Amino acid sequence: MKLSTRGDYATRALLELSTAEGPIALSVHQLSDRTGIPAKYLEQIMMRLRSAQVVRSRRGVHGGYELARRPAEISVGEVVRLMDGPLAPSPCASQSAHVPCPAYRCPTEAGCVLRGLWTDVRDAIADVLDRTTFGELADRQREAHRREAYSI
Amino acid sequence: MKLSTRGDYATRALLELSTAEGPIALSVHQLSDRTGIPAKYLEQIMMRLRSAQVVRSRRGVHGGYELARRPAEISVGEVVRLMDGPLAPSPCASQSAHVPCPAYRCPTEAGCVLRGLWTDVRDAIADVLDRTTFGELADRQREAHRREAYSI
DNA sequence: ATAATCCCTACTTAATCGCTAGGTATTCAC
DNA sequence: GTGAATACCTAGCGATTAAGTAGGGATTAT
Repeated sequence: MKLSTRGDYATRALLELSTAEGPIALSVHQLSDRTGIPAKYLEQIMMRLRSAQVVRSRRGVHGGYELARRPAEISVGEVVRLMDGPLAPSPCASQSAHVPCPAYRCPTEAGCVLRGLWTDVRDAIADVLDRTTFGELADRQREAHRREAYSI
Repeated sequence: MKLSTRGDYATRALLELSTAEGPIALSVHQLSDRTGIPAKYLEQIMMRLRSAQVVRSRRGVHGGYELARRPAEISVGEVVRLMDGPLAPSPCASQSAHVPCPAYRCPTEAGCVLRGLWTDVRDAIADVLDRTTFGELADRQREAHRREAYSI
């Protein structure tokens, strides 16, 4: 049930954008420096996020990427699905890309107990990821930094 | 967050064994016929399940595989981990195979908000899969068949 | 002896992952 | 208007993994 590095990197980069100050866009170079993600690879990831309208870009000398919406309006689930495809362990349990089981695998689609199980797993994952936004994560991170600063 | 076909096949085969009648072992050939799983591939999967002591085997003419424990004592989580590795999306969130994040990815291991999130996901998945046993699945399947028979 | 079975290892083919390379187009500063 | 910094785009590449296939050896009931 692994997350790819693409999914991992995308969430890291977006969290970075979510905690960045001011309206200035961050370049791939800057994002790469701050996160340690290989720049050219990150570039491709950012392009994908852009075509999904999660971020928007500005070209040229002071160009870069910024969030296309407020952090609270971008869920982790959306991003993970963009990078890694459906959350469900099996296509037959996917909401976003449902594929009915071939007959021999799931004799009765409705009564297939495995499908029911994978659906439960999908729902459990979606419950966490769709309800967590980058606004929430940014808040948690700021909170963690504050605690660290005061060394509580 | 896909399950491999190995994981899928293993659960199907074990469910078949869990609902099988009597103390007779089922051969790979029979299991393959009933589930549609390629026989030689299934053979390898059964060998893995055997070395993990989930099933046990008998060789020779009336040989085959049977569960090594009662269905209620085999959880889906155990089987999925055997076939697909840890349930956690990220190694840093795994219980069974924890790997600390390299410094640049998770500056403060404890306060890394992404690690916290992946841990929540892992827990959600484990909650479903570790609490569901093949005994439970077998019951659900019998129930479904019963309903079908009486066409409710 | 024979046939059915499990046991084991090796191979294969295709896809995917995790990048790297290298060009084009755009924008800003000077 | 030139140069540097950036985003945009496509191609390729090496390693790994997935999903099997192949084939032979060991064991057991008949």
